[in-house]
Amino acid sequence: MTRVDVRVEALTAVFQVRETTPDRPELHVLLRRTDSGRYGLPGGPIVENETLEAAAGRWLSSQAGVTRVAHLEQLRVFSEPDRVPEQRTVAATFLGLVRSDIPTALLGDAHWRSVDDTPSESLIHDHREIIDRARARLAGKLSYTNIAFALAPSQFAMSELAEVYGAALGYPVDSTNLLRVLSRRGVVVATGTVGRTGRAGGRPPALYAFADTGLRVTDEFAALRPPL
Amino acid sequence: MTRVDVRVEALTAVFQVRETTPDRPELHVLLRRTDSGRYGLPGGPIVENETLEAAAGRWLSSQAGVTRVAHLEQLRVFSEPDRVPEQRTVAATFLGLVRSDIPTALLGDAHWRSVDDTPSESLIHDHREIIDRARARLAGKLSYTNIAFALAPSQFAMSELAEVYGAALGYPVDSTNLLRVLSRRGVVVATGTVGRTGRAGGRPPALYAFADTGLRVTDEFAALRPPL
DNA sequence: GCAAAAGTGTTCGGAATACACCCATGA
DNA sequence: TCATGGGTGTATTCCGAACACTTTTGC
Repeated sequence: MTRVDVRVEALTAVFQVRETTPDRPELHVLLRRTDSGRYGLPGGPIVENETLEAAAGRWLSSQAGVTRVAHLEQLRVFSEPDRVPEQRTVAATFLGLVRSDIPTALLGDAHWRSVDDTPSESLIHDHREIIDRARARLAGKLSYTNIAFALAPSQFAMSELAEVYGAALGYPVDSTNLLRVLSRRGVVVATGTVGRTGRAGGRPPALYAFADTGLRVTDEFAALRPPL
Repeated sequence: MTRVDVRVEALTAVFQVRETTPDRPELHVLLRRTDSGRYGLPGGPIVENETLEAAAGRWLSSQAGVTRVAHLEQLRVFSEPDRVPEQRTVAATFLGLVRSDIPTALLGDAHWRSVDDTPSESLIHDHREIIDRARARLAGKLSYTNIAFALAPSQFAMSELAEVYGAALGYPVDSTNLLRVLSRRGVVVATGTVGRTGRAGGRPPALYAFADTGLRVTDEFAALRPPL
């Protein structure tokens, strides 16, 4: 029962919706190659006088060159004594989101990888579980918050936004109903401007934007609502 | 930028719905008197080879004598460098729930206090914020999970359960609709037994129980449901 | 029988999905 | 003018809240 010297590190699963080859965009996660040859999330120990959030941002910047994170939130702490064999390490894990219109010039061994085809065996420690939890958190919050502001570009056609939602959730989302849901809740507003029609022709889309630039809960209680 | 010796502690906001004076039960939180004369949540540093969850439970037992916690979940980590003046302390905070039919023989300076009349000034550090977050988490999960299994007694009349929900949420809940909502979702089931009528007369109530003894998400997506 | 509490049925409104149909553009 | 995609309108369905009414007990 002696006090222990614990290493405290921040680990972040950063997501961005990125165009892959031809058709639909996919949700990608930021990974870096480790000394072992396998892949891991960016992160590392905290230093004096910084919060865990600051440490998460610092490691993202220094290891991957990613600085423009639109949203960062805590997931949970992993404290199993043997989660990292070498030394007792407590990891505070984060979900980070980067807007799809932000170009990322990645450093060295960092790269984006589609979440859906990242095999578990190629990931170190419990990083697969962290990625899964991050995605589950994101999927949940897409339903009852405006968290998509941190994934979508600053202006967008509703069909683009529906693709962003689809990539994050893993199933198709109808842009017609998405507009209605998000409009009623005051999450998105029309900018008044109009986009360009695609190469295949078609009516030019109206452009929308998110009303807020920070996380806001838009539908707190699905059931058991307080009386008026 | 030197590595720091960080103290890692677990802090737990334990809630129980308790009968106060006459009428409605209220949500209470477990506090202990500190050396400073003010009050704080139970908790303390982790030791070797234990997880944060284990540490939370150990401190609850040793400081307050509370061992029968039906549900324990992480809230978030507080890592502001100056949150505790004396030494750099990172706190992992937890929400703990004790069923209302569990008698608690508290140790020493531990006691239950109604959440609603615990003045902020009487609490140390950021413990008020921790309690508030714990309650917000509880309120949210009452709507979309079966988390009330950890607050309610093992068998109950629906009117009792409605009082438990009311105490936790802070507003009255109609037992009629509560039964419908929880039945459809398979959260509660009828036991077939019947309770005793109250001292004021009235029809004896059917008794119900929770179907599960662990947390289960019952209504994951309010909006943006996946297609069939 | 009367009061009190539990349980049942009904109505209402809101919200989300699905889908048909109309609109605007480029080639 | 036709194909292509965006936008609008409508029907359906489901779910939760409110509330009236019925049932079952104790006194």
